[in-house]
Amino acid sequence: MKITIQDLADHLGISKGTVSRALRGYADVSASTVERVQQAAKELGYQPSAVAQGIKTGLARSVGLILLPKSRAASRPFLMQFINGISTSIAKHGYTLTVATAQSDAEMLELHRDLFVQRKVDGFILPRTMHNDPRIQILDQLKVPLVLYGQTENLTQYSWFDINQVECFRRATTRLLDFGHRHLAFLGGDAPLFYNSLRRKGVEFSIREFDQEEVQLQVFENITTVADGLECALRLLQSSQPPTGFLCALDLSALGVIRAIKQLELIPGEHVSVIGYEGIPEGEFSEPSLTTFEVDQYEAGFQCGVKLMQLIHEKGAKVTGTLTMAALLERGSDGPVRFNSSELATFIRNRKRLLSSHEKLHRMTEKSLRN
Amino acid sequence: MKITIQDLADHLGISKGTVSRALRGYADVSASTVERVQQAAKELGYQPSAVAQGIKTGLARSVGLILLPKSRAASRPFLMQFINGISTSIAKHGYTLTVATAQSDAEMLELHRDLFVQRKVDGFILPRTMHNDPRIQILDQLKVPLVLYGQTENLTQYSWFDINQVECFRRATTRLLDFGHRHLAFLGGDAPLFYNSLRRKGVEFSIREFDQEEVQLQVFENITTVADGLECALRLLQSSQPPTGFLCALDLSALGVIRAIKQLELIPGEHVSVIGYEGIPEGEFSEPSLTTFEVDQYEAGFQCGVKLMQLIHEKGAKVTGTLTMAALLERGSDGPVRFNSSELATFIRNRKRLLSSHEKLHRMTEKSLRN
DNA sequence: AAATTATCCGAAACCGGTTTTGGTAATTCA
DNA sequence: TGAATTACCAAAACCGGTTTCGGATAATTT
Repeated sequence: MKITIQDLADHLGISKGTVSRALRGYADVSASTVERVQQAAKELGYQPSAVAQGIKTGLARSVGLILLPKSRAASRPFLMQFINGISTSIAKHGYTLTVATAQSDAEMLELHRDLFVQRKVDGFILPRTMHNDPRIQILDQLKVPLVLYGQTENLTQYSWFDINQVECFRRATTRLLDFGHRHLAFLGGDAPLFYNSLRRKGVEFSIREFDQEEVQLQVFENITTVADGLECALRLLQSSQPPTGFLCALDLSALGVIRAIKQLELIPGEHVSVIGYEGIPEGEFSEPSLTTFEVDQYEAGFQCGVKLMQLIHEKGAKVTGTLTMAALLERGSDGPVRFNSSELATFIRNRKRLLSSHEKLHRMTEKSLRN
Repeated sequence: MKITIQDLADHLGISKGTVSRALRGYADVSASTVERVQQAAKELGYQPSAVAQGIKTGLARSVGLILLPKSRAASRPFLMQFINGISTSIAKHGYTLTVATAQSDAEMLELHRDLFVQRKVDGFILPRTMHNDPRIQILDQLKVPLVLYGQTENLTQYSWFDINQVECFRRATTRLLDFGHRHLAFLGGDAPLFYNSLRRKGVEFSIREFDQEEVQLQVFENITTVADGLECALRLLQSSQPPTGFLCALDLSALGVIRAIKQLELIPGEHVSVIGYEGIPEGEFSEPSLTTFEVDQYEAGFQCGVKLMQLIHEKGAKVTGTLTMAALLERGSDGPVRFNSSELATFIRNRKRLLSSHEKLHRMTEKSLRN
């Protein structure tokens, strides 16, 4: 049933060594023989066993991507396109993607080591880089080729790809400042992850460029879900000095903020502005739609794959870092400031007081329409 | 650097065959030797190369999952948990998951064949089964172990796992009928996929059980996105005989229907009922939240993995099929009928006529509140 | 025409494991 | 006590490829 190189050699009446050399493109095989071998291989449907090849070459022709599904909320949206990008770029080299999931941080580290030691993968792509990422420390000892999706400390030693998130958040912040907002809140994401400090840095850069004295900034961390964003924004907006502009490290939390704004009967994009980051599909369907930075996750995966292939195949290949921009999607959740912070606070207080009468009026309207 | 079985044998002063037999648990190795070998393996950090093992055993210790990212909308939400489930169950057998992506149907078929012929995977999990699924036809010839996630024709020949979608949609439909709805619409998903006919069948079963004559059912297909659902529902609701209940094969289209209902200034769950299927996270945050069936994708992946491991490891293992239920999440998007179809049509027409005056009134309300 | 060089291919070693075979020493049985 | 097992392990074959080595033949050069 299964056809081996020996079968092919017997069929052609030549040695298996010659068949192998013909297929691998060695110079010491005549053109006519190469032709015959290729022809026969196609006819008989021969394809060398990757397993058998790997034993001599030492390569598994696979790259690893290990996920921690407990951090589901944050990794879900970006995953599919990222995987697609990796897979597409490494497929050109006959590589496949090995995806494994770990249930804990410790298991994740073990998995990285084991998968490489067992030669199931030739290298790793590490998404969601952390401060002093422990994965890097383990893999470094084993001299495993790796590419970071994201940045971290000692960046000159590794290949990496990332979006210029500092610049994205600098632009987002400057945009709100230009809109006239002076009371801002930054809702950060997972604190241990490196991206978080970068996004925050962008906000702070922008404010420093502008006029530090004039601007009020409140900073929060670990706001990673819609629920987190909702809760945080509700609290802030009902405080005595509510922010009029929200900069959210994650679209999910931005959607929560929008929800909070609406819950207080305010209009997102008019009374309060919100900008997110990532470009998840939900943002497009939110009301109003979410102003955010659209990250090309396919491209990110693709570039990570390319870099890893270089590291694995080109001996003496130098590590490289790449920084690209994400596109700002100017949608409906932000706009010129309408109230300053104090006015907004008053407005919200009055709103609340008048809520019952408003509802009464609304019900009357409803009734009159129905008849 | 890299330690092989020969290194370990030399270190212990025994033959590599004995080391291998000791680690594989053969009976003809003394307990003391087994102990010594295991101890030394742990100390030296020896782990056998999966590649080298594979050449003799013929197994790659990996299962394949090939995705078609162009069908992104439908496959995105379920993916992560599904992968996690597969990965977790096969990890018990030392297996990993090889994920590849194809850009076209043709490429997808090739990939299935090639990955198996090259022995990069020992079997496949096939999600999103189609009518007369071409993947099955190809893999069947090569006698590839495979497990379907979903059903198809000639089901006794393969192992498969699925949710009882017929029953889900029977229940959903009966629920709407019990609520008093008599004009229903079924918005089907991807027509070539097998699930679509199952979900439709469930709707039809329920109606037949009830009283065929009394119920009006409109059926549509290929409504797979929010935009599709929005457009379809807008059209239907503005027709002369609008459905008062929508049964949606996919949560995404159900979210679109909700959007359409709101766009017509109607209240989802009161004026018009909507039930979805799948349990995507967006449904929880929709306003109102979406009544739907929550599919446990982790469990689905886990069971598919278990079945595939059986097929690969237990010689003469019989194929098995498993059908489970999804839980109905009773949320806010459905409820007792308020208007029948004709009344609803009239109501929508009047709404539209009065919309301008309503808006005027609303603006007045706003203004009075602001002052 | 002889010597040299290219061309091409078969044979064999090798990769890192697994599995079979066979032999020796220690036990058990008659 | 001698024969038959049993327990244990070394050696070798094997898996399906790749790569090295060396030899035969053909083509070139001197």
